[in-house]
Amino acid sequence: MSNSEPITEKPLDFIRQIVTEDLKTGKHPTPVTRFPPEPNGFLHIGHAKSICLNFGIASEFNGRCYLRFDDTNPSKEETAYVQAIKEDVKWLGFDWGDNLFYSSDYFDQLYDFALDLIRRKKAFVCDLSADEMREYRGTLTEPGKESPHRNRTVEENLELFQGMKNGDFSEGSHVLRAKIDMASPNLNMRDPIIYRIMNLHHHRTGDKWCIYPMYDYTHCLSDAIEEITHSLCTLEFEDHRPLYDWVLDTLETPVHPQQIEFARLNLTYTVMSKRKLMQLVQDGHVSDWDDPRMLTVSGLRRRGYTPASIRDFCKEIGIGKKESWIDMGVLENCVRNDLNITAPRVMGVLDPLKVVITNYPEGTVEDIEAKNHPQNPEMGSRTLPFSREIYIERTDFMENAPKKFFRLDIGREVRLRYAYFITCVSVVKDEDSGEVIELHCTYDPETYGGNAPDGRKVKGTIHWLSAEQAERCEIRMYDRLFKVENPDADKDVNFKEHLNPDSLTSLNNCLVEPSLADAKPGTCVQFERQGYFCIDSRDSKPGALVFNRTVGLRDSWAKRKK
RNA sequence: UGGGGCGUAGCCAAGCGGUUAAGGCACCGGGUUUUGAUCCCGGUAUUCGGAGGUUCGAGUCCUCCCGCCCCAGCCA
Repeated sequence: MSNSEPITEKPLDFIRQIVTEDLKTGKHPTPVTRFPPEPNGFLHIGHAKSICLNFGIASEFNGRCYLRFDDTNPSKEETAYVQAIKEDVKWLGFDWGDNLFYSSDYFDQLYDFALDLIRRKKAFVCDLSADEMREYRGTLTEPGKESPHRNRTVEENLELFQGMKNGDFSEGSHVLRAKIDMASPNLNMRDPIIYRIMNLHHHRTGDKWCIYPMYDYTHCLSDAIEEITHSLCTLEFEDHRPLYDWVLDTLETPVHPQQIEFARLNLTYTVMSKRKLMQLVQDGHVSDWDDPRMLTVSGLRRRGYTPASIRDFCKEIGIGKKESWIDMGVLENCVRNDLNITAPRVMGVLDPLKVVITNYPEGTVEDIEAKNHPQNPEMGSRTLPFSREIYIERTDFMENAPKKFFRLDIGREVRLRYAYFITCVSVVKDEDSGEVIELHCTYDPETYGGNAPDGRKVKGTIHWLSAEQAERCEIRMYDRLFKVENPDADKDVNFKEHLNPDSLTSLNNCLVEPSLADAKPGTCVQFERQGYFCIDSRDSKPGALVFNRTVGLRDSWAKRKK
């Protein structure tokens, strides 16, 4: 096959194009990237996009990707978050090897660089208050004014900065500022603050410091110290790039990494910012950061999403500079695709309706063989008990059903998956409410295994569970957290006004097959004809199983009914 | 009214001056099916925010216009 077309691969995004070019021209022998979260909260699906990008590039181009905690603000950071973030990155399938770093690792070097900046007359200690600073900064359209302290001598600055470091001054009384240009149209260049006084305990450096460097100053230097080649961040940092470059151009550093910005992820029917996710937790709208409705990595994990499905999603949505809104359906599609291949099939009844098979012998239990995955024989089979009394899904019966309803009605015949054909003969109703409480059916013994020797066909195949042996359980059904695509769209309406009151429905009378009784938390299965479910890792216990519905199967019947 | 970005289908997204504008999701048909699932086949932009211009040739280059996003933390 000499003329065969190459297999079409996903085209390279603009960042990978830059990396490819830099490797080709020999600018770098190999790429070095980093994922730099601040340990002040849990990772969400937006972080996953960045993780897949940074670690993805490293592995695709034979480079390295470091995990760096950007911990320059002790007021918000905690060790617990560090641990959770490490777990999440690992769970997503990425490995930083020995390359675990903290911005706080560089506090000494950063301080020395600051001294250097002062000596080069490129930084000064400023005594302006926060309010004064704001006034002096100017506005978007008007230039700022220079600080009265801008022209202090090197010696004076050195002395004051050391005083800041030594704890001689109170919080807010002094800051160290870069001396750039108060008239710059880019506000970030108007003598930005690079060190502030904070009398706070740091989760790693303890009480060693009472001054802490700001992001803009720290990030570029950390990148340079680690000899990062491509420093990838989100679009809102575009305006910070001139400052990033200014610091590295002004100081002598081993390398000058290239900052490249890409669009952050927006998903419909959810919110993404840590601040808002935090509010949902604090106000009790969700149980915790790992509530299965949360788009946090831990929430997705608990919900039953697989690492592969999240990686696939990140690959699918691509990397660009356009602010985009990805439909939730794309994420859901990615789990379905993965779970369709990997999840064993089992029977689960969400809303049980009893069926008595009147011509089936009492006291008999027979074994029915069921495939664990019809498309993959290697996954083997299991045995299901079958008996006179079974449960089926309530929605699989309808009185006076329309012709297109392929399930049960009086006089209609369906197949019980892997078992027998049954025909509904009569209905038992509650005398007061009129509610259907039981079905009486007959079965055809000739149809064992699900085929009729006479060749007759049935339109519908339904799932079922033997009444005696079925395992009772709780199933939690989830819907999108918000009722509208973009809960943040309207500035006058708080996003919480758009919460979906029905985002969680707990079903307490569900049944699953006995084979699941000993399954481990986190186990993902497909309940045939229903969807994908996983055993909850927090609340499920032997004898009191709790399942989370990860996502439903596509349902063209439900769609038709609308 | 300053600066920095971005506009290709309902949602993403390829396209890098030269055949009929990739692909995915969604949607609509049809086939297979012991899951109304999966799978398979087919359909869906005479047109790239708009208007001019350059060119034999423009989604790609130029000009102007329009729309959207980000920036005035001692947060990251």
